[in-house]
Amino acid sequence: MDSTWVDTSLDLNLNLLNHSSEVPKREFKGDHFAEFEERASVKQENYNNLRQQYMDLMNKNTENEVGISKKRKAESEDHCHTIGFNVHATESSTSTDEESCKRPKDNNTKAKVSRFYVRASDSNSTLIVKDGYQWRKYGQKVTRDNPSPRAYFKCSFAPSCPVKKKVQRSAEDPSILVATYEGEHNHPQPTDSKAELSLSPSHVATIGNPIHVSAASSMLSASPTATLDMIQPGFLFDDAKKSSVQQIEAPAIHQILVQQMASNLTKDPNFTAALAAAISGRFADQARTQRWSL
DNA sequence: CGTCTTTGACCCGCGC
DNA sequence: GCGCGGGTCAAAGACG
Repeated sequence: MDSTWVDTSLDLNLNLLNHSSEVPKREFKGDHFAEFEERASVKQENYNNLRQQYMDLMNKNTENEVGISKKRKAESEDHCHTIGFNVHATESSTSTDEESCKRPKDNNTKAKVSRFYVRASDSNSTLIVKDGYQWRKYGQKVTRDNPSPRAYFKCSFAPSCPVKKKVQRSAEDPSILVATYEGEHNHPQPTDSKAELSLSPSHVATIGNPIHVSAASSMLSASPTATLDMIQPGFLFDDAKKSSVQQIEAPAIHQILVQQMASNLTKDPNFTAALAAAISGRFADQARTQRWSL
């Protein structure tokens, strides 16, 4: 699928209102809240439309992919799943097929393969993607189709936990890390998720931004990405949602959702205008009340 | 001293 | 059979 860079700048976070409704609603009264709700519903509708388009694209793409590659391991697509709006990833699938599903000897493990996009700053040269699990790096290699090295990680609970992770900067956009997970964790997150989810500056910056449904932008760190996946039921392929990162704890998810929502709200000029009007209106009311009480 | 990272060597599958 | 390229191993060094 080489046609589509679906950059809609869709603000998916507004969908969060369905899930953590108690946060913003109390902040508004009367018309402002009605206006806010109306705006949210419009965006929700946009989101639904876009989601439909996305699913169509993905369907088309899978049809195309069937006949694409006579390259290696063509048989392996069956259990390969690409997660996270990566129209881009499927676009480049002809050149990156080899990285997604490995040797046939690995096939007997039926490891699920998931791919995440993580925005990282250019200055951050490390290939570390914090996702709440502990990883042990066991190799690094420069691949032919990408000048940046690819790092190989095993779950530190190995060999009891068979999960592997590969991290490489995107060839198209070095600010994006592509993390490919193979397998599922058979243990809970070993670390305090709050600590892990206090993300690096690059992650924070990513969380603060609207989530673009596009190849270029795709996603947060693996953990927040999974978070979003889970709160948008049906948005991704169902079996893909069974990926390992589903084990992230709910309180941390909630925290991130709240942060994202707050961030997106503050970046919406309409919202800030409405908020300013509400505040100034309240000040005016207070002033009036004080005048009358004197 | 134990753990983790680095990195060159090696293994193995695939295409020619 | 050979070469290429991705994936893994394991020794050595770094670090706390």
